[in-house]
Amino acid sequence: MTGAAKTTGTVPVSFRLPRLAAPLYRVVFDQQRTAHGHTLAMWVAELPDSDRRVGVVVSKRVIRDACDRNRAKRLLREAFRLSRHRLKPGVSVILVPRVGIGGKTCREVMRDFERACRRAKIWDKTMDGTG
RNA sequence: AGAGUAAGAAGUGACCGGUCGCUCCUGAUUCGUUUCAGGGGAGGAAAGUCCGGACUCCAUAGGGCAAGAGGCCCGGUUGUUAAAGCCGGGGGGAUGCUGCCACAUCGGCAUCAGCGGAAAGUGCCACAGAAAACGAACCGCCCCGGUCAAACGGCGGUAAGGGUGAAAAGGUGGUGUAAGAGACCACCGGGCGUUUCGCGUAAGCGGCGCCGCAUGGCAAACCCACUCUGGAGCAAGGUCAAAUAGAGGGCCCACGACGCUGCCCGCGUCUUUCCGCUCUGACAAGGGCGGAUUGGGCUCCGGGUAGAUCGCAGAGAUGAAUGACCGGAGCCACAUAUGUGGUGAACAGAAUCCGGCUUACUCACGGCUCUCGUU
RNA sequence: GGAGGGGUGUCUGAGUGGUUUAAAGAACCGGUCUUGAAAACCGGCGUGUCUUACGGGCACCGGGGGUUCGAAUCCCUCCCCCUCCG
Repeated sequence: MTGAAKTTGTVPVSFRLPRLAAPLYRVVFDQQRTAHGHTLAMWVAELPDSDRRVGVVVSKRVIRDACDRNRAKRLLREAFRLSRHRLKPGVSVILVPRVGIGGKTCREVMRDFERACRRAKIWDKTMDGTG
């Protein structure tokens, strides 16, 4: 638990959350490399000219209320921000929340995101020892 | 201090500090969209879109019709051309309970509202009932005719009684009568008038006078009178403005003609020129029709699409910003000097802005009731 | 964000104040016909609740409230669905 807090501190101050450009969404979806957790679904692709970018898609059909949609979107962004340094360089992901994200905390979403990344084999295991 | 209730009254607020992160603004800084510093950053409902306004464009001399909306009076508030809404007070009603033996009705209490007009007109009032509205006769009662007596009959009288209905033509008592009836009388109720009767700012109430007083309900049916309203909406609208196509102006090249020359090249000028058919005509020349050539490049102008930007804000985007973690107040539960655990909220997330209404809903303060203690 | 239209049995759907018998069709069930089926014809057929049952009563037209003697219908409010506007 405290270890997670330390690794958070190692994120560079200049870190910024980049976003995927519009045509890249279709490129990533067409590759069909997916990984599912209880709270999210993830599309993975390795794109040139971009390093570890994220896109978040929240459908009104999955989450009805606008407030819960905002909550889910922010949780996925935060989970990605705090875990970005553990991803393999060069990959980009699109995150889509699932119904199970309702009522979950940030830690639970982060753990679920990590499991999905390991399954997609984009998790950098060389830093496991620090956790 | 404790407990509880209720209107889900009206009202106020949505805790503080630190670290990381996001968005916008300002000022420095940087090759830069980088970096640094400072500052702003969801709600009471942001919702539903039920009303109104600001604002924008369109329309518009003036007036009327149509259509839509509103509803007692006074004051205040937000807002305003004016209304609506909300708050307080008042008036007159409706419904329920209750009191008077009962009825019309009246008194008391509680609740409610969307409170102009039903003799301006039209329409409707199913079923039942004789009758549901330019004042009604089914039964009954009375009278007359008829008969021994009945039955029966009357373009007869009668609204007291029965019966129907949501609603039946003022109520009670008496006089009166063939029987009855506001036909007449007393009381109650009602209608009309009261510009100069009194009280009240007013709605209205009381008094007085007149009327025996037939003329029901529905206007959230059409409607009448009064008051108000032009239409559409930020996806309104303004500005800038690719590419493609088209239109126009200018320039250059090519083509053609003419000239500088006898020819070519070159230069200059003009721009439609050339061919076929046909008409006028001796020819030249001119007119008409058809076809070919009017190819390429550059540039300008107009309109305006994609797009951008403004509109747009002391939050503010257009692939759409408010999050995470730690700690402390606060709250809850358990044992209880204190500690542990949980929670740190419910409803819910701005998209031009503001006000009202409606709906969803948590906690604290405030408000009400009860109990205990102290002064 | 703004503008407009709609909601009636299982389905499609009429009904614009009056026991509306909540029409009609489809679907479903039963019967006639057929060796059997289809088609045709005849009859039945919404849900909930009360009632021992048969028979029947009451309520329900998206939810709630109001106007009226009486509401699917008129009025207010909420919920849901659909269409259009760059």
